[in-house]
Amino acid sequence: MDLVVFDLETTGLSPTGNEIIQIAAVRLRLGKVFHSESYSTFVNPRRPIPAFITSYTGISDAHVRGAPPICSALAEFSRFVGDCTILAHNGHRFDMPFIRAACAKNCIPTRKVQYADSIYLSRLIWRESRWHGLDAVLERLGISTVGIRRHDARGDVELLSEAVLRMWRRITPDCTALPVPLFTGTFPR
DNA sequence: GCTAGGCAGGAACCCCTCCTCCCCT
Repeated sequence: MDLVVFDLETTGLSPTGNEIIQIAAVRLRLGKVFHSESYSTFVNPRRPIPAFITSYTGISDAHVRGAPPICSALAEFSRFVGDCTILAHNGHRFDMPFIRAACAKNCIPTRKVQYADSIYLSRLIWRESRWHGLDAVLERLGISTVGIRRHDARGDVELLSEAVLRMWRRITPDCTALPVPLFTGTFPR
């Protein structure tokens, strides 16, 4: 099955009060990461990026100054996704609510997509653990972050796609159906 | 190491509500 793994960087944690500033995604097919089929963009939030977010993500006002606004960024992201199932880490509680709120705030026409959350893969494999954040998952899988910029969506999506494949193979080695719940979410048309 | 919001899951309890923790930036 085709799966688009994605990650967002934002100006904070609140979908209603904060803005998306970066989107990155990569396609997974037949148990492989297709690095040639990737997508990333900065997004102009039309407001200054808080200093804490710049120090956390490395994304500054200069990075987003010439970037597309959220409407065109989401439209392009939607074309990249097509009718694939999408997946993000903690996407059920963070990324998908952010996309839904961005569509609502900007009157962007929407459609429904199927999405999964890799946190459920981690919970399935390490049932006894309380820790299922991306750092904990990467550490348990022995995936090195050396040379990869954490908290930049392009770096995080690269790490996450590798982590998803490894977890998926542990449960269903042929990577056919995803062994975690599929949700239906609001997505730009 | 601090901040923000909202959801999920567990506890206590009998059906919801409350509470706490994790997780994302």
